[in-house]
Amino acid sequence: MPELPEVEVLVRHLRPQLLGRTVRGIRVRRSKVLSGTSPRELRRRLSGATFTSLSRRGKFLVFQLHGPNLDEPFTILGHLAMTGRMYLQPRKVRLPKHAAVILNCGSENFVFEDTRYFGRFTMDAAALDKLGPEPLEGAFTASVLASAVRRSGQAIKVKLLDQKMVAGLGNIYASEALFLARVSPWTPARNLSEQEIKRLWRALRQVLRDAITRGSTVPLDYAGTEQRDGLFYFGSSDSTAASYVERLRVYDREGRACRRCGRTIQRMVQAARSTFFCPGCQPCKRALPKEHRSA
DNA sequence: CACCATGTTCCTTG
DNA sequence: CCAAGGAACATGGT
Repeated sequence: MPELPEVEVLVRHLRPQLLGRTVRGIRVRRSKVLSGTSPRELRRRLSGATFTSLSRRGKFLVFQLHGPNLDEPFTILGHLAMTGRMYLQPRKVRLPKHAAVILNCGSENFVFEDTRYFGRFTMDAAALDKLGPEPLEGAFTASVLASAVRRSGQAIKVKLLDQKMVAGLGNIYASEALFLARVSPWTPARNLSEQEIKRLWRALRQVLRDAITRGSTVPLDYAGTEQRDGLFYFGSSDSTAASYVERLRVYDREGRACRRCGRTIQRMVQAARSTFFCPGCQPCKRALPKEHRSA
């Protein structure tokens, strides 16, 4: 489910429910989702601890807590990877099949479930130091993007997935942003013109902001395991999800007509990941004017 | 059975 | 050290 916008929407949704709550018990059903910590350490730190803040950095959820005596504040990071979800549900509601970690928060359980178990809970806050700038913050200017881009010959699509370059983009919004910016996914990063960098900078921010706005208008209902929130399932069949899909301009639209120019959207593979693009709107500007030989 | 999947990390090869 | 490509992780959908 998660790229930056989805994590942002989730954080805003969870924050008021979680702050001030105290953890009364913890169950780790799949210790593989813990990294840099053990079930025992997690239990020791979390038992009796209270949530004091929740924020987002890149695709990480940043939970701050403090122990029972207002002492030793500490941080836990959550990452949802491909299929992770986090929500509160009444304790009497049955836990989902792939619940990985459950925090007893009194009348409710805070559930971290992940069908593929690629997601993580970690106590190693240093993971955040490896991230590049937050694309929606003021410090991320077009010239910051320009200098990041100049140092690489990698295809720009691949570079956008590099969390050290900009934090929070994933496979969907990387394709979407390049389409909006009318930049070919194959352009070597350092070959982007000033204009293209500027367009890409604006497109990145627009695409992410848009998705957050749209996401936050969708009612989230995590109350029961059988109920879906309808927000992050662009491939599913319910109408909420369908309307979400329609917002995507190129992602998962192979073979369909470009909404802008009518050409057929293409899918190709870069770095073992699908890239979607419109050959009309994002032409590959390869060779500069080849000299014509007069012979 | 085949292939695909919103992410990250590790490994090899050059 | 960097870049590129691939596999791995584990499960489910089509």
